[in-house]
This record gives sequence, structure tokens and C-alpha cells, in this order.
Amino acid sequence: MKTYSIGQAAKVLNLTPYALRYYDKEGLMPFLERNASGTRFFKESDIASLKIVDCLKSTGMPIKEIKTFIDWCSEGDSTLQQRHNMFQERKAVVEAHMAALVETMKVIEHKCAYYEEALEAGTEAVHKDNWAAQPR
Amino acid sequence: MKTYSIGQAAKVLNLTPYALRYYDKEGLMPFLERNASGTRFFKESDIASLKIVDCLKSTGMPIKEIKTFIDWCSEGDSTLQQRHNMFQERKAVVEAHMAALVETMKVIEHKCAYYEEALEAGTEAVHKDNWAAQPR
DNA sequence: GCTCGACTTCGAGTTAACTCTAGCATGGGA
DNA sequence: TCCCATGCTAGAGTTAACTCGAAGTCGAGC
Repeated sequence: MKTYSIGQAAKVLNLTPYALRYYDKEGLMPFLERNASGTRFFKESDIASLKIVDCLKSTGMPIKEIKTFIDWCSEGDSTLQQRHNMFQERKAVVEAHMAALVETMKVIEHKCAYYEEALEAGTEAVHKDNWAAQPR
Repeated sequence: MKTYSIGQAAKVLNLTPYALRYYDKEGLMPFLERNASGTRFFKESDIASLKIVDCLKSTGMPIKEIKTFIDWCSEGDSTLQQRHNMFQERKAVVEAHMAALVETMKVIEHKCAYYEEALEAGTEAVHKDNWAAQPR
């Protein structure tokens, strides 16, 4: 079975070896093994697990909470409900985040249009009179 | 014309007075006025400007770059092109962010389904055999 | 045998964006 | 008149998530 050094794993996951050691120190990789001389080696299952970590991170979850999840994974079937709840909550968080981004996008597109008109006119002054009439 | 104290502005913008003073110190509010005794008062135009700041922040733009934009605003029509470019870039950033969130969401939903099945079976072991066959 | 690159640990340093503390000023209500 | 909330400044403290430096080990290739 293929394994990865910390440098290779970092490359695959688009992280630095520093970050991976930090995650290890924070307890995000309890199943990570080492060879006789103490060097970490990452199995495919470790890479997969780190991809989940990355997924949770991208929902804005802090490392400490991710660790809680990892601990639940180690505890086995008795924590299935907590883990399910956690993913449900993450789903809600991502949905909220996406909704917020849609609103952000509306403002940005409005500003793009605003500056396109201003550029055409050569001056921002074109908007001064009818600002109140601008659609938000 | 209605104005707001720093506390009122903070409430309206869902920020703290600390944060608003910090933004002021960082130069994000060059048009902000004060009364005779040095107390800031926020006009509607300041509130609107801070909403744009908030919008840019929510695209992940750091304060220093937002300041650059604010400075361009102060410089007038000669920076229209830069400002337009900036919003175009922000649009691309938000689009990328949304696309990433869609991917994140797929993983999360997959995990929700995974844990629903596991809960039904009472054990995570139901997935052990056909993990490789799981759709990602 | 030597060198080189990649690995190790430990602990210190970095960065952004606040957040708070201390000490003081001000203005309105009882 | 006194009190209290709220404002001010300067500067220190906080937090997360790395990021790095120092000093040392290890295995491969020449």
C-alpha cells in the first residue's frame, strides 16, 4: 500500500509540512504512524481523513472543534449521533455562508455596473443625482 | 439629516465600537466627522460606505487592501479604472469561493447520508466493506 | 566516509483583526 | 450637584493558525 512522506502529503493536500505537523500536534491525526526512526508516514486513509479536515476547515470550523470530531471518530459507534448532528450543523453553516455570498455578489455586481457607467461617462458624477434611485 | 453615535453605528452595522475605531485608525473612514468635543458622528453616507467595507471584508479582502480602495475613492475620477478592476477581481474571488463551497457542500451531504445509514444500522461498520464503492 | 536533502522536536515569532484597559472628558437626568 | 452612560486616546493583550529557526538524525548516492 502506498504511503507518503510529510512533504509528499503536503503537496497532495496543498498544505505545508509545517501545517501538517501542527495538525498532528493538535491531535487531528491520532492514527498517523511512524517508522522505526520516528518519521511520519501517511497512508491513503490518513490523506482521506485530512481531506475531511480540510472540508471542515473550509466551512470555517476551528481546529479545536475539528479535533472534537476526530476524537468522536476514535470513540466509535457511540458517537454516531453527535457526528451526524455536527455535519447537519455544518450544512446549515455552509448554506448560510452561501446565502451571504449571494448578497455580497449582488452588491459587487451593482458596483461593477456603477463603475462601468462612470468609466463611460469619464466621471463618477453621473451617479451623484440619481444615487437614491439606484437599485440596491 | 440623521447622524449616529459610534455606539448606534456599531449596532446598525452589527459591529463593536472598538472595531469602528479600529477602522477609523486604519484609515477606512477619511470622511468621518467629529463634533466640537471630538466625538465621532456617522452620517448616512458613512454608514453606506461602511456597508461597502463590510461587503469587501466578506469577500476575504484584508483591511489594508480595503484602505487602498478607500484612498482611490478619495482621489476621484482618475482612479475609476482601478476601482472597476478591483470589483471585477472581487467578483472572480467570490465566484471561486462559491464554487469551492459547492464542493464542500457535496462532501458534507455525502457525510450526512453516511451517518444516516450508519445510525440506521447502529454501526459505522455498514460502510467498511463498500467504502471504495462510495460515490464521492 | 561524506554530503545532501528531508525528516525530527521544541519553542519562539508572525499576522490580522480586533478587544480591552486605564485614565480622562462630556452631557443629560434625578 | 452628582452620577452614569457614553465617548475619547494610547497602548497593551488576545486568538487562531500557522511559520520559522536551531540543532540534531537518517538514509541514499558518490
